[in-house]
Amino acid sequence: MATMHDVARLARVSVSTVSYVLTGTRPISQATRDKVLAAVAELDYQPNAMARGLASRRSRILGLLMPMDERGLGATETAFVTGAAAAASAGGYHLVLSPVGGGDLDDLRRLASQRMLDGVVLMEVQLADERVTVLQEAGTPLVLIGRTGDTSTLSYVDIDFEQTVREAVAHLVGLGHRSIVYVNHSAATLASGYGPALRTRDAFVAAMAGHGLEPVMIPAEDSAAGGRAALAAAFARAPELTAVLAMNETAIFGILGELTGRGLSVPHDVSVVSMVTSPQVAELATPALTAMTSPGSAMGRIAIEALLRHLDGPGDERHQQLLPCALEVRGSTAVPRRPAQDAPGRSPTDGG
Amino acid sequence: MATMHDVARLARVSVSTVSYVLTGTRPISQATRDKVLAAVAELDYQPNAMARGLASRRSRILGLLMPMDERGLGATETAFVTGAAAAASAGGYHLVLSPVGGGDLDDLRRLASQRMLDGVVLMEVQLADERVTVLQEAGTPLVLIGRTGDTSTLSYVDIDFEQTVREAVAHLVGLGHRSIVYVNHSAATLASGYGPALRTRDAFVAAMAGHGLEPVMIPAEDSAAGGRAALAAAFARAPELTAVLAMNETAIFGILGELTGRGLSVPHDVSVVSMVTSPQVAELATPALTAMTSPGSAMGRIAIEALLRHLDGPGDERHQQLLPCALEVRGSTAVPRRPAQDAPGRSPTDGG
DNA sequence: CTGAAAGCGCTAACAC
DNA sequence: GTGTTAGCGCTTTCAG
Repeated sequence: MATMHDVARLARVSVSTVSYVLTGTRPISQATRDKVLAAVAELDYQPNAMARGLASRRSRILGLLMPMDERGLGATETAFVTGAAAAASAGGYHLVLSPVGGGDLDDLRRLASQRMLDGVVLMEVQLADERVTVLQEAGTPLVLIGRTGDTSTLSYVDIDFEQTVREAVAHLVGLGHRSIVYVNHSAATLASGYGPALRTRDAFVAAMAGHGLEPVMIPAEDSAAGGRAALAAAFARAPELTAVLAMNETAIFGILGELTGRGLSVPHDVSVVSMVTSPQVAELATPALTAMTSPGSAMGRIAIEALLRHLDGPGDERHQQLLPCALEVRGSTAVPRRPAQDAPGRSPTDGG
Repeated sequence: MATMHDVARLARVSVSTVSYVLTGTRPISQATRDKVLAAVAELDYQPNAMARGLASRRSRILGLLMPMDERGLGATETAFVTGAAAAASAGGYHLVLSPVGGGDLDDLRRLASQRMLDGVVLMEVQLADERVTVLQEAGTPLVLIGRTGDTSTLSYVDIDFEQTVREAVAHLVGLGHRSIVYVNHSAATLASGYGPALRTRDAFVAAMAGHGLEPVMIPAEDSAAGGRAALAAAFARAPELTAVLAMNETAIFGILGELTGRGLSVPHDVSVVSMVTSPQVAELATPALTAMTSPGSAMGRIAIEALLRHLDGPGDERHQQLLPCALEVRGSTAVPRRPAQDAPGRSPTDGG
């Protein structure tokens, strides 16, 4: 394994000159630059990451802290990771994915204190997230995916849940649906302060109110069984429902299963829209799901770019940005077959 | 940020003593050890990873190279990652997940040459995998998940596809199924030399032959549509089929959808077994799928432990191990309703 | 525009 | 059982 010394000797220059050519931190004449690069190529020289990191106090490693629960990483998160990795690579950084679960806060503290990470992107941020505290104490530059309760001081990228819900509701209302049920995450998740669940809940209430409609909301466990139970609850609460808006990517399969089990057809009896969903998952269902597609890879890229700006710049500027999901209409939404139920017996389709 | 120097001064010992206490590389009296540890605690000292790495020529970082394609990480892979991370952590190593796709071989070469990784676990190994070559050239210790074509020289952990298929077939045959169709990955995937697809194919032929049955095999694209198409093809080839064994976790939802679409009930008309599947995915379907559950977290742990042994030991010993998937019976398999078709009109259930 | 040399914070001989 | 010290391979002053 060639060192910088070898390169310097071969090029007949000093080690510092080699270093300056490689890092570009000071002007070098074209002639010596060529000599050095030729030597680098000849020896197939690769700078030693540890030595570079020690001397420069920069590891050129960025951490992406993602929750690795039993559920696995959905296509949405994967797109996110891919976008982030590409952006990091473009900036000359490595991106390491750290599967730190909720429990190992000490592990995170160690990682941060060991100066192994120049900066960190935090996924699945809770409204009150201890990881943020730990990292701030360690002085690690930070960008969030999602938002904590107090959004004022930190940089973040998040989904624009308000607009996303508004669009989804508008799509359904535009098709003629009047009784729309919102299936959220579980009550426990809501109670734990999971931002997306809370924000979409509020947004749904607001969006429905904007159309003069009654918002019906049902929590669901993150499982197919949870989805089935939620749908049963939904029919109990709103027998006339013609559309389901589901925030719960896991429960959606249970919802579809239960619908089929009741002899109801999707989309003709009941339309279904899945929130914050990747095309891959949407295509898994039969029929393919109309969904609000999350801006996965864009979010990853933007988060990393913001982080890199923090590392270079003075660090006092924050980057705060919201991105909406895009409506992609597939086979699970249609004009309701049953007449609108808010005025039973008098709906237009009833008179034809 | 305290350095080892600070600790040494506070404890009134030399830096090397601090180092030896921390690394345990040479005996230290209980008294000085206590002094040192007290100082470490008081200063909240954390060794600098870069400095340690440079001096010891060991980063204490292990890489887990996983393919990040559009599909995302299934629960199976996630379990794997979790098991690996736990094992690495237990050994005092960090585990970084590197989402190097198939394309960025240069990226991989750079990673390896920069001495940032002490060793690497490779997921989703192809029968001919260039990454193996690159890493071997860089002299990076290596453990594979899966096997290359030539299994002789490398350490690997893989699923015992032969036994897994045998068990799955035995389960179905035991229930009374005689016409079983195997839905594999796509023809393109098979042609590309994807080990699991090839090995399970051969194992299926062998297992069916062992029962005196005819193996019918259908390729399927990795999508719900692919699953639907495959099922249609299966009925065209074997109209009497009563069971489907599916290797394709993505297509399985299409298979179920098409079955339902044809008015066939699972499991009474057609039984379905999903191969190498996580409980989470199996529970997503309605009914929940009888599946061969992959030994995800065990494989991750075993792979890392083998890698750690390589790092410490002389390095000439290989670890080669196969783990079978476990049959978990859920709601998608049952005794066939239709009589066995290999002897039409003369089957036992027919005569009753 | 280039070189010499002093570290970065730690490990691991080498002394005693 | 403990201390001294020479590096690990690079970056970055400080000189010129």
